[in-house]
Amino acid sequence: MKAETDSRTDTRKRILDIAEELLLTRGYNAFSYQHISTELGVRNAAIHYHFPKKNDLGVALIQRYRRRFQRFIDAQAELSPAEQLERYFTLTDAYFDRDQQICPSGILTTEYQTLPDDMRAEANAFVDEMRDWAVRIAESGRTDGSMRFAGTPEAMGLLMLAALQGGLQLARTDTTVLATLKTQVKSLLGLV
Amino acid sequence: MKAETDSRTDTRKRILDIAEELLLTRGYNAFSYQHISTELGVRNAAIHYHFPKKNDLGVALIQRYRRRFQRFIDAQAELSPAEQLERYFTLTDAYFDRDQQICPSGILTTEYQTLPDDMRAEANAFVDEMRDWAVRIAESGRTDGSMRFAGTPEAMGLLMLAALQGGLQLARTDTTVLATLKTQVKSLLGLV
DNA sequence: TTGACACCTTACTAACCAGTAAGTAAAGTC
DNA sequence: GACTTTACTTACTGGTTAGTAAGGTGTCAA
Repeated sequence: MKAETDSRTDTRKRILDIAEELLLTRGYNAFSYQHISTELGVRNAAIHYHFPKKNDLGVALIQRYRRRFQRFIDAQAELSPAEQLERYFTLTDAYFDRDQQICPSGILTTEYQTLPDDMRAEANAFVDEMRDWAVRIAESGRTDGSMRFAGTPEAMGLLMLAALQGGLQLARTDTTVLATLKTQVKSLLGLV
Repeated sequence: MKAETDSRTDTRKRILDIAEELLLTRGYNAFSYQHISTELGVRNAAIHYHFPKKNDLGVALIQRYRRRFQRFIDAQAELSPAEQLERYFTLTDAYFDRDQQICPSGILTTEYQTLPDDMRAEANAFVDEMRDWAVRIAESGRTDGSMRFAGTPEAMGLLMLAALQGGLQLARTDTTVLATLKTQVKSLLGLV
């Protein structure tokens, strides 16, 4: 039964994996079903069988991403704010180390104007969730006294999100960017 | 002679203007020569006459941008660091108000992996110039005592650049983002 | 007045794109 | 053993892409 489920969803999952890699390196407009099918060793129409339209694939990608991010948050609910932030930095590094990928929210908001409506809606929800999470770190860090910073937690959380999103992009032109940004964010939070 | 120069460069300039609008709203991969030619009321090949390859147009766009940014910097060399920062905020707002455009460095670094080599080189130079400028503001602000912040001016300048780049993108999902970010950056610089 | 040049046009190519229709082989179901 | 479903394949369509070749027209200088 397990093997049955595996084989039933295997191709679909591999399509999503390859599409995700392509999305985070090349962007939504710069990858095609051909890229996926050749990489996967199947014909073009096989991809259309699993995801009839390209935006079906796009929406599925973001939804999977949102679920994964939710699990990422839940898994560290017990950690201190500083440790949660550190985990987020580790996640950010992992993106970059994997073929200089960038944050999904960065891709989606940059290509926003060209995305179909259903993908925009998913993108909005995803950005909201990431932002809420960043704000919660700043909030709880200030509450427990481990973080000290100027401005409101809402603004500080948003700034951290925006800086890391931009930072991952800028890191493609200079690999030292991320390390500098991480240190600076910690400085601004009074963590160093 | 002035009219002669005008007519000689008019179409070329209009192509660049339309292409710039398209680049900053849709991205490099999501606009075509067709978009430009229909907007301009000419045939496709007319664009190829002025810019034989698409990357010729791309390179010209970034080079024009670099020159403009240099003039922007030079024009306010005499202003205080805080006023220079304010001008940059104004510039950022102007992008967003114009069809929710985003920062050129945001487009170029997001699509970086799909750009031809000559465009990448120009993008690198452009990012360096923007970064240097942001760092100089932080440096001179600390030196003259008008700004007080944690960390080095290099890191603080980079953080401001990254945050505003990411912020312009995020603003597409929530129009209040930019105002919040501007306030927060000023808070972090001790300007409020 | 002639020739050169700038600035376009028409007409085209080859490649790629998303998407569809119809067929097929294998596996599971009744 | 017949039927259905799953997961593909082949073969195709219509549209878009960057890019080219060749021709036309007006301007300007000698």
